[in-house]
Amino acid sequence: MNIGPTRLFQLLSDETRLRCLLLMAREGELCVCELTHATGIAQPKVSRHLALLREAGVVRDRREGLWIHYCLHPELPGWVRDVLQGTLDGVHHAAPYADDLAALASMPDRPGAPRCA
Amino acid sequence: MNIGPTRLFQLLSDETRLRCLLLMAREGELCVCELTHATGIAQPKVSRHLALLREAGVVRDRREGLWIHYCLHPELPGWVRDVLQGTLDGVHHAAPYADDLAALASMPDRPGAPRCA
DNA sequence: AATATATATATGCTTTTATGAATATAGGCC
DNA sequence: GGCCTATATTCATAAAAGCATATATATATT
Repeated sequence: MNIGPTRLFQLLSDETRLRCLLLMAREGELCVCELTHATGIAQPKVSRHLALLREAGVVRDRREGLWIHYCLHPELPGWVRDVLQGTLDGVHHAAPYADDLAALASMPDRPGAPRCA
Repeated sequence: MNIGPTRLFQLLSDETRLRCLLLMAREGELCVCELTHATGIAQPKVSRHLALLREAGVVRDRREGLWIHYCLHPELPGWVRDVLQGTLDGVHHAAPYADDLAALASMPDRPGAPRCA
């Protein structure tokens, strides 16, 4: 997990990726269908951006039957978590992040409960 | 100072800009010649990147005779300062950020003392 | 048991758009 | 006039969007 700060910020500079990451920072583990539902972004687009985050070591995936659950990587450096949490604190009341959280909360038939390390 | 998170992270994703910002986060006000000396980056490049930060409202400039001093904008939202401080805490011991701080400390004939709001 | 089908997720491919480096040039202050 | 700083132009590179399609696992069918 030796991600440098500029690379991290580059990944955070895309709205699709940031929305997904802030959802994970708040909720723990989320599957692709939850992320697409919460954001309203097309599934291939979400999947592609999650792959970038996975390749950089920012998130980790776990398969469970049909679903693939993503969460912030357990070995993420502390300062990276601090940056994400600080960002969440600063923008969770603003669009589109607030709407994403609301849409996720009201999603019917969500798959298995979060249980990320 | 209504900068959005993705725009902020886009600005932080360039190493020239991040190095200058972390120096300012640590030292307060710095003029262009101090930033070029500390980083060893060509002056036109530093200047262009500072202009981007100024246009986005992330830094503020103040002219004093020959020198133009830059500092983090006084009205920057709290969470933005938190992100910068958290990043500084996380990387100030690593290259090239540690070297920038050292080079600045050992710079001879530095202009006027920092005094940013 | 083998096959078809549905659901969830990932990946190629192409076009467009954005980003950064380098260099040259212009302006402000002593 | 001479230094320090800012801006403009050009060029090369890289990243994002969108669409179609491929893979993988589970469930239903005969």
